[in-house]
Amino acid sequence: MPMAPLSSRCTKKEANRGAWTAEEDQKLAQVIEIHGPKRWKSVAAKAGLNRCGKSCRLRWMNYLRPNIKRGNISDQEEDLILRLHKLLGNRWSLIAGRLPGRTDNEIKNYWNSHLSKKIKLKEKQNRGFMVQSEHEKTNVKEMDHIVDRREEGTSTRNVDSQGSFIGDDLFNSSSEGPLTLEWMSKFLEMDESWFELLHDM
DNA sequence: AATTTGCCCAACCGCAGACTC
DNA sequence: GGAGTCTGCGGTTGGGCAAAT
Repeated sequence: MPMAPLSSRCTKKEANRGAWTAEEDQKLAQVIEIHGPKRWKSVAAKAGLNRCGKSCRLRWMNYLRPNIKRGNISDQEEDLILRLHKLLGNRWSLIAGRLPGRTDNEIKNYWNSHLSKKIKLKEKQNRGFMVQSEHEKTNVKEMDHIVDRREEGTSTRNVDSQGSFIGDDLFNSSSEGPLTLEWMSKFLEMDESWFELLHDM
């Protein structure tokens, strides 16, 4: 196995690991307030933290950043996560970009601990009850095919496919203003017309 | 009361693209 | 253009806690 680039590992000897202390948080926040959330290696050094830059970035992004929403995921948010995941697959950062105040890590954790189980359960139930006409079956197959094509594009980054088009262009939070949960929910209600549209392409 | 089990979530790891020199 | 470094992402791990035994 090839060695990872130096920057991807916290190689500093005796670097602090594990949970952050309140004091470390404070130091990090102070430095970021002055210098901004960039050049994480130097942020770590300036803050006098015995942490690698990567660790500082993660702490900032997932915990210290302003406007982080803490606490339970609402039903509306959950519904949005489900819909977005259906469209985007495991592209947590894109999904998080549409949920104000939520982090990719939080959504990923929520998905893994709650929603993936819910979905498996639902699938099991559906398998028991679903009796479809041939016509309906064909439609489902077609939909699956389209979703697969999207997800192929989402499984690797920077793939020039429809999936990537949808994920990167339509859901790129950096290229748009903030959207409300209501707006996203309404947008996603257009799922079916989306599928039809894509299928015709 | 002590131990085991299962869950949640913060943090770490490795990879890949972007950036810099 | 290429090597080295930085940044961001998704997958995974492990510590802490509560519930169950």
